[in-house]
Amino acid sequence: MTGISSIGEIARDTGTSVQTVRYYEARGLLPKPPRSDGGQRRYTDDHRTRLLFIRHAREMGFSLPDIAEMIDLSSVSGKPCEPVDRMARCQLAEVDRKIARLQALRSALSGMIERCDGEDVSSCRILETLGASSHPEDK
Amino acid sequence: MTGISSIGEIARDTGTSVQTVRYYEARGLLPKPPRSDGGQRRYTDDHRTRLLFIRHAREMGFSLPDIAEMIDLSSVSGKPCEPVDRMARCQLAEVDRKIARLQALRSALSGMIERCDGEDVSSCRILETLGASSHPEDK
DNA sequence: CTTGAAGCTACAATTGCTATAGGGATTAGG
DNA sequence: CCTAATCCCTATAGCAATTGTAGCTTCAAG
Repeated sequence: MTGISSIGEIARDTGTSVQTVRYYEARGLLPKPPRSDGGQRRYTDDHRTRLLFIRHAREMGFSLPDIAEMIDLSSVSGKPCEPVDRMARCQLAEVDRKIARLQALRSALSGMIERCDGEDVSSCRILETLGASSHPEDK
Repeated sequence: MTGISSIGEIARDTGTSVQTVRYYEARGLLPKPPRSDGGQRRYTDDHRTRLLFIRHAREMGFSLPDIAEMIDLSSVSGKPCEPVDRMARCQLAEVDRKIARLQALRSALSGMIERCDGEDVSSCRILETLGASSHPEDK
């Protein structure tokens, strides 16, 4: 198994779309693979490994520039992984901020919904809350 | 206070950028305001009210098309607010999904970080985790 | 009347893809 | 060997919701 594969195969194997694989190549995240006589991309296991790395990092929410930097850092061994650690912590902090914002949002939303009595729009608490400090009734 | 204001003024008042105000107008969310002799936009309190509504709804995470629909629904009174309620519940469910995804992400990230000993990249647990099922040491 | 801030339009860039058009390559079957 | 189905190719445009740019005009204060 594995070995040489077409773009459709590594895409399927890694849960990526074909266009996205080409997009990563264009962005310089995935090295340009050799081509068949007819000009089609032929991928090796190294490419698959790299692509999996990218996908996992994307699932962790890292941006493509961050991923590029991690790949770059990891390519020369012997360097300290402190920059990688810093990026991961930064990402964690970002995730924490997003969670906090969403939780505040969630409670505001559910409060709004609870107060809505389902009558008509002129008395809708949701619309009223969104309008805040102003009266929706004047046009 | 309030009354007639320039685009910069309502932008400042509502925590919006000037470009964004013009963008909402182009998208049809904000009605076209009258212009000064020189062609500059002159806003009334009605515009401010509308713009605040849009900003609050955006803070709640509603999309611009959703907001357009809510404005549309609320403009004719006497209609039931059930569609608004449905949109809000849908948005709440979406927020819940996002929170769940971010919490899973958070624990994966912090697990990764905890295992990292800060040595060099060749032994970095973060890079290893992202690479998963493959060995980063071969180039 | 001059100056500097603010406004105008139109268009490009952002992020990470996805979709489309208009072709060529590959492969399995007959 | 021929054909049909499926894949692949490049190039380009689109998405959401802004933000940024360039080059010009208008406004308000002194």
